[in-house]
Amino acid sequence: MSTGTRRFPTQAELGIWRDYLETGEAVRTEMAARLHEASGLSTGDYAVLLALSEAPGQRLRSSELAATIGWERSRVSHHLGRMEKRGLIRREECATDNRGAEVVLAPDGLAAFQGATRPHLRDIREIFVDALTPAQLEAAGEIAAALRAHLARE
Amino acid sequence: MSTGTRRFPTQAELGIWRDYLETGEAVRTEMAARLHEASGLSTGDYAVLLALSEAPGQRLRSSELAATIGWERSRVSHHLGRMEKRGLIRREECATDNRGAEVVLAPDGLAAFQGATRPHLRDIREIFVDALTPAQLEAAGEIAAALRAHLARE
DNA sequence: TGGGCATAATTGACACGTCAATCAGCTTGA
DNA sequence: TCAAGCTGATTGACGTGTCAATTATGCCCA
Repeated sequence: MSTGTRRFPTQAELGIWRDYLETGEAVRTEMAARLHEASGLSTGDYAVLLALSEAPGQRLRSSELAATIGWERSRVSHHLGRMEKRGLIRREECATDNRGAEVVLAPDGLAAFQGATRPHLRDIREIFVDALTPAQLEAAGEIAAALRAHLARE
Repeated sequence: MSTGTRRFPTQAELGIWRDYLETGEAVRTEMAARLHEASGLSTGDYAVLLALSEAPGQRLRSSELAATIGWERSRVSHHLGRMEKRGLIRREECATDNRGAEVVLAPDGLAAFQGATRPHLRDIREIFVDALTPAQLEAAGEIAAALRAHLARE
């Protein structure tokens, strides 16, 4: 006989939560380490370069880039500053809006991205896809969708 | 007819991977924001305080703390430095090993931890447990276990 | 037309994390 | 016993992330 709405998670639920958190952490860390090892790029670098490489003219307004990869704009600014210092991207003034900046994929950035992509895709398969059965993979997608939908609804 | 071992993930697999990553990110961010809002503690602070609160005498050697929460020792050092400045913990010399440091839960730390715990557990239920069906929750646990086992085997 | 507001992007301050180097104290074997 | 090496912990440098403030430009309408 329950007292109504349960207030706190059970031990089993807490254990799953902790597993979920810690596993995600471990997976991301391993992924980042392999990417950096193979290419010298961080996962942030890769996200930026991927977005630029797919953009028309391999250039994007800074705010479009932020929207594409889902980052805050100040985060983008800081990250682009670091990437610019390393010669991976360039920033140019925007012709149509003098406030704006256009981010351009630099040759070194393109080369690094191209060199990183195959190993990165292989790592995704090795670390994530190959670890799960097809049913688990499908379930992972549904769980992510459910969590997102729930978060958005709060 | 396949050519043998598939080298790269399919688009569907990549999509699930991206959902997995981004959702984990969003969930952690929301969790951290709520915890900080409610208590002024970061998730790192909370992990440290939880470990200390469960330790005999509410004290731990720095390296035991690192092992308990699974952090690198330099990360622990840096974090303890910040927490000590805020009066959440104290560091004392270790009687049995002059190299060692003992980390002690300070009164302010205990109070912050106690104030944080109920809202934090409620948030875990609201953000995670309530978002999933019982079957999904179970599947989440199994997926985490599979990923961890696979990672450990690599 | 020009003052007020919105928007694009950057900056500074600070928290967090990793890596490599460092320091001090413990341990041990010729 | 004492030099060499191991271990516990800290530090510094730097990359990363957030928030709040700032700068500069565009836009709108009284």
